[in-house]
Amino acid sequence: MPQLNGGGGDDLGANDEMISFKDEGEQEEKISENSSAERDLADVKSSLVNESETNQNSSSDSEAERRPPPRSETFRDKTRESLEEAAKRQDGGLFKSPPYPGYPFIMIPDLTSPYLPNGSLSPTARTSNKVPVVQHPHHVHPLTPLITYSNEHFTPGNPPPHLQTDVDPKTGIPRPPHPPDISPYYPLSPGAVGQIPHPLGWLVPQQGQPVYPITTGGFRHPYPTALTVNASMSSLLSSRFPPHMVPPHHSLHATGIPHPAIVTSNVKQESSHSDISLNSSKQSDAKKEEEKKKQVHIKKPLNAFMLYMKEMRAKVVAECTLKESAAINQILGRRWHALSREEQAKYYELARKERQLHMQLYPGWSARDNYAANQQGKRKKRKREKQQAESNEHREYFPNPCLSLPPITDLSAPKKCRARFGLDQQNNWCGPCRRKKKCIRYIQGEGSCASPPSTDGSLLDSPPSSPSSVVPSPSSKESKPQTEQMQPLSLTMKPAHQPLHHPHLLAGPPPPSLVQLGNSAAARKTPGASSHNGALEHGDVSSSRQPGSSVASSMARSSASLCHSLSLLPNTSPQPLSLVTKSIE
DNA sequence: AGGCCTTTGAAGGCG
DNA sequence: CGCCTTCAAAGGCCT
Repeated sequence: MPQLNGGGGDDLGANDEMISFKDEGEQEEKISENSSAERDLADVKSSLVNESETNQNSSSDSEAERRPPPRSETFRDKTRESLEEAAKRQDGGLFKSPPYPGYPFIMIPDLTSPYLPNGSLSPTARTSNKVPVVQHPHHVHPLTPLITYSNEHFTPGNPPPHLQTDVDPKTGIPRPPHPPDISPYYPLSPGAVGQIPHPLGWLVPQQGQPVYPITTGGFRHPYPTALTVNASMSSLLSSRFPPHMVPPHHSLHATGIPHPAIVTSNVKQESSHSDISLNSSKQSDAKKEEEKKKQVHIKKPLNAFMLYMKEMRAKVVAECTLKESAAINQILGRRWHALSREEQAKYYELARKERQLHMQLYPGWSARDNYAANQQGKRKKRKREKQQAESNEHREYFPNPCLSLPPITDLSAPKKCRARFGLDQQNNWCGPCRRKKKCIRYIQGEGSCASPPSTDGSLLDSPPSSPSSVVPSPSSKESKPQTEQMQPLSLTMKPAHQPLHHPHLLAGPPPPSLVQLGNSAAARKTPGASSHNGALEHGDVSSSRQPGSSVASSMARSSASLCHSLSLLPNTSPQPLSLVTKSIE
């Protein structure tokens, strides 16, 4: 790859991307050069990792509110600045200010919000997916969609099983199942966790809708044991499920709010049933439930990016009028990289908490469970293996700088110890992290995350947004506060990276994302076809999974969306379309 | 009807 | 222990 060795700054742009597992060896070589940049990213993420549970107690709210990012611009390269600016303009202010003061720690659902009940607030609400919902007329937190954890659970069309009775069969309007006295918060357990208002939306009973449908059956592990159910929920469950399927009262969460992650394959069907059907065929239902309970699986907690996507998708849809998730995700992916680290930190932290909560709710759960379940049910098969291989090849062989796009996917952001200490300090990593396994420190969550003795500053301090709140474990972040200031910030390595690697692009090349977008839609249609030229292939580079060629029809489609998307993309130049068309042709 | 696409991040399995 | 794979969300598109 023609990479300009512009020095540290240059690499900065790509650091996070370069961290991909695959290239780790190389990375290490470059670490010295890139260490600063990598640290930036790592920093952001590390801050999240570092956050100890103490955080939970801290009033992050206030912190979040005053999240004025006094980030040091000095660390950014100009490219990045321009990108961000463009992003801001394009975003329509997405990045300007946190629309959600107090987020992410306080997520008090606006029970009065008309949006919550039907999930219309959710950008992706299927029932109204055509309507670009924008936002928070009622001060609803933009992340509110996140709160739903899964739209599925909140859309009238497919409420969680346990909500059946909560949905008016006729109107489809969900009715708050939980008594008003129930705390909006989701005290996980009598323990420390329960004391913390969970930042995750799904913890909060929105409109009384439990986000995590409790499907009592089907768990390989008694996940629900972590939950406690209130009387109403208990009765609800009892009514819906045979006694044996209903978790012991004590086992349910006090709020009775099931974790949204629990999903049954028949959610929609159940929603259609409603309580009415319950009366007629409880036994038959029970049998069905039993059968289906096997299909139930607990979803993985959303990672930072997923949370971000959930939040921003609606905006992107509204702005771009794009509906294809693939295209939207591309935009979001780029935006994600364009986010300031403070902003990303929010999501990382949110994701971290979500994972924590998830772990607490489902102690025995493992992502592997879903995998296995899918394997059995042959839920779906992915072709990534092949695609990845192809994409890799393309990277190698189609390095056309002019058309090449900045590799988006290649970066694997540092995680856990990796994020905290960076590759150059693997000695400080916990064993599992060294093996790219689950971070022990992180899992332990608490002070165990204490930052290593290293003073290199690899660990960046917490995002300004929540310095105090975010810094749960003094040891972790505080240990290396200086780093942040000393290290160049490069969360958005990609934008910076791209120009650096391909200077000529600066002149006005189509933003990679543009090309990607154009190709992506089209490419899909002719997955088998190989790109006509390196440009296309290279576009794939950014998204390793994108096939190269495109069809005219698809092009037309994609072009429309592309036009919209262009405005969103940073460094957008007026010419991207030509490139797209070119590739297509 | 179901899978694919697309993104990043997390995690587990395999060699 | 590095690499690979899958899954998480989402909605239009394709077979």
